[in-house]
Amino acid sequence: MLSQIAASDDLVFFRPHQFLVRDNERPEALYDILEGWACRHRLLPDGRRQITALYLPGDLCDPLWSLSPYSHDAVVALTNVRAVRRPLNEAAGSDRGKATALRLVESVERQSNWLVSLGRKTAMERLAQLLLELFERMRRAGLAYGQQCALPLTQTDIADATGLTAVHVNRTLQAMRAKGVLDLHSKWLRIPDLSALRDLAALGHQDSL
Amino acid sequence: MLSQIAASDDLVFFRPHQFLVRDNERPEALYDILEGWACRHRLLPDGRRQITALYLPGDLCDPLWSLSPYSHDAVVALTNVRAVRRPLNEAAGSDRGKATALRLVESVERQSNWLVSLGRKTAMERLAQLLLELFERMRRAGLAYGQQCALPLTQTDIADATGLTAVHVNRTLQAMRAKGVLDLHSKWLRIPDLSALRDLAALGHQDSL
DNA sequence: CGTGGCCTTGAGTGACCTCAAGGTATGTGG
DNA sequence: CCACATACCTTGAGGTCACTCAAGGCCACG
Repeated sequence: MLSQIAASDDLVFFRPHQFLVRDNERPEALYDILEGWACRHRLLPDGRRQITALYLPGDLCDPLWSLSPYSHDAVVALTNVRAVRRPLNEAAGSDRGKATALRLVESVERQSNWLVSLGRKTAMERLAQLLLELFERMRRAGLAYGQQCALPLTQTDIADATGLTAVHVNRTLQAMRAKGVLDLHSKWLRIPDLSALRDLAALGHQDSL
Repeated sequence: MLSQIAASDDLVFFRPHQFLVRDNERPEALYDILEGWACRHRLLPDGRRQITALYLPGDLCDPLWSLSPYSHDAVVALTNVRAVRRPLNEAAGSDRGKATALRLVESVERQSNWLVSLGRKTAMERLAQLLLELFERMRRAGLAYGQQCALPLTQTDIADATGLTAVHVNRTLQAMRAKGVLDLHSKWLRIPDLSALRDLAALGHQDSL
């Protein structure tokens, strides 16, 4: 089929640390992530780094570009990434446009959750919330196995997403492991007690992740 | 004109602490803020509060509702608010729909800035960034006078927006006043040295606020 | 086998928090 | 015009969570 051929022509690959987009640039396309993880982040002049979004398999990078094809932040592959390029200008009324709008809503709501986390939660609550969110997303993508899933982030990445230092992430993860709510080891996440982890995350009124 | 009459029929008022929308509810309309300030926030079970957005005169509350008429967070008036109700379902292709899309992009980008602020900046940097952002927005709304503008937030509100405590906001504002970069007093903001304030905010690659 | 990335651990520090009291401003009712 | 209440701001003393700096261990990879 023609559309199949076109799709495979638009298949692209990225290596870890390779940019999907640099900061203050127009992205070339929307990327449908088929495999691998990427993140959007910003660097401060003195080297401090904040990750502002994570892209997992099944995610669209980035829904906002459908409204304004410009990125203030850089987007970088964290692992090997396989993706499909999609045109920036989708008809707003089309089925595809509507689907993109829904993804945009999701990603904005996730950003709000992160704001609450960074502004008002303790280190353990932030980690519980983040890992819970990522686990749920992996599950929805069909990539969780029971209470486990892959989690190919370094502790430094986790620190930059949660606004902590890598050292403190390390110690806090150990404490959570000692409590028996969570085990993150060599890029693999295990959640023995999901409801205990939910309690730890101090979710508030946030119904879904 | 008919449209004028319809517009004034849809004029609404809110008092301080009055809800424009409660959490996990469908808002009744989009609100075009004519006068006054409001905020979107979330409460954690133990009372911690994080403000996730501020709405100023000229702002639309909230652009995201045009894509999904549902609010996870509550929106509350901080002062007396005068606003115009606008229908939730705008045609995506219409001029008004396009304008709303642009406002949505702006508000999402501001959220990213806040993420960086909450995740990686010191108390003084966060305050510098927030007050700078609010000043620029007031200026764009035509509500700044030279280097001054109204700023009807309590120190507690500022604390809940920046992820600090009210006590620490108080002390940090005093320190900034002592440095001569900023003077916030009885709901009035004065910025003697704008470029010094910009430096303090550690903006990074963020070109606009 | 060396090298670089990542994880782990320890010791010391500091930015920000908590608790508590007092001060100031504004509005309300008598 | 005064008494009172309420909300907000200010200051002090003490505590703690998370940070910084530094060193060592464990890989995977060339």
